[in-house]
Amino acid sequence: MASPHANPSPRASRSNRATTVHLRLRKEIVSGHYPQGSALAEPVLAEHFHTSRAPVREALIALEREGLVSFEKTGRTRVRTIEAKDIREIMEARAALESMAAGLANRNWTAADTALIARNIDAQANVQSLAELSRLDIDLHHHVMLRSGNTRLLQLWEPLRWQYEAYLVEIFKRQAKEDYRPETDTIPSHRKLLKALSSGTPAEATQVMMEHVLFNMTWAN
Amino acid sequence: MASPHANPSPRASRSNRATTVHLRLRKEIVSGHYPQGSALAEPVLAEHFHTSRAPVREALIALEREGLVSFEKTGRTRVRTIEAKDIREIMEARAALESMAAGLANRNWTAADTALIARNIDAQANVQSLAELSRLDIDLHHHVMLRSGNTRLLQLWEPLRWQYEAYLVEIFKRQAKEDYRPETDTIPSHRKLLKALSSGTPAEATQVMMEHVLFNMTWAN
DNA sequence: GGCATCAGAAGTGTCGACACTTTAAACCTA
DNA sequence: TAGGTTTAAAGTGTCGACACTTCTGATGCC
Repeated sequence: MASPHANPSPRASRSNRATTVHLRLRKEIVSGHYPQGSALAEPVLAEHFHTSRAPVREALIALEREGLVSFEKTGRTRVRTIEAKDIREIMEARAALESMAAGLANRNWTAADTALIARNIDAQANVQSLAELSRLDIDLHHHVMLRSGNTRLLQLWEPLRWQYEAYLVEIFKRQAKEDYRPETDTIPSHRKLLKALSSGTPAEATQVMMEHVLFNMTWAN
Repeated sequence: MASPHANPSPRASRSNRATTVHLRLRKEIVSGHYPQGSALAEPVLAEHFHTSRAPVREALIALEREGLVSFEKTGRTRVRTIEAKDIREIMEARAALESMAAGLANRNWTAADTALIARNIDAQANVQSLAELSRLDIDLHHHVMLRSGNTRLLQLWEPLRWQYEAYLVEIFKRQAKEDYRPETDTIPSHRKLLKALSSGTPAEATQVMMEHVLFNMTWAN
């Protein structure tokens, strides 16, 4: 920490420390480290991350736009609470973006993609917890967004992903319902999706993804 | 300007000056005041807005997330260039969000909405320029996003709106093609959309909106 | 003239400081 | 003891400063 104004050296696209704080704080929030609605004070976070308030402020702005944190009229920052009614919004928005992405990904789909997703679905059968299952699920959906080839779809989708993850962690904490049955529903649904992506028409992929996400909404709720 | 650290007084949700700079700078960028790709230096902007660099920095972060500005590896900020290939992405994302929103708005639709949009379409017939026509067009689509009742759809849509507007202003500047024929295409298409929103099924509204936006993509391109 | 070199100007990343606001706690007072 | 009031602590918004990096254009060399 040498001199007070030391070491801005390795210049990465817009602020090193702010990005670090952003990613680390996001991980902490999504993983449920801070209870929903708890206050996030800049000086406290600054000390926690061994930095000054400036990078913390930048990180908070980014997190606010990701929907993980909200600013009050007084300027205070709190971890955003995500309730059942928010999940409806999130899943509708996911359905919109992901169904479009599925149609686009269908055109770019290769055998390598099929193999990757097939492995993912196989892993879902051997899963030990709901948390592990949802991680695989999100990975799968993330891959479809990537393969759509539309960077804006992916960018818009990302905040929804974090909000969804934060919500899942929350309900897993509240009700440790480990009565998961991946084989009864999730896995067949994903197999159907993979088939539409790999060997269906774009319109079919779109349709299957739309139904898949909207069905998950009723489940998550 | 009294003392150096004066007047943070009327506290609005997270920084007054930063919000002001954000909105004003966005307007300037969207209206084509800064050429695409031109550099935005924090000290220069700070002087322009009679403030220090801190609020300017916050505004730039927000604009980056809106896709109007981009940060280089060196930390420099430039007005983002939006080319034809970006428009494909933007319109696909718009189609995804707006078609979903149309289906939802259909359920909430009232006679007041119909009257408002009908007036908008009538105004399109008496328009004097392409710029005026696109303003009405964006207003119309914005209203559908609002009436979807899904705040996240609206939030995700907003950046696309600004990017689209910036693109339109740019091509209007390049080619002053005032050979617009609203009656031949835009207006009938909007009337069909209104009918689906007001008296069709949600699925129909979704479908009509999807086709409407994707058709506009080929036109804008 | 064309091209490398190298000062100086301009710009970014981060820090600590301070005015003012909001929150929390201590302290009365009935 | 409950409720209001005052006071201290904590927090936010903004500023200017400074180390370091990147850009720019003037200079010198071939």
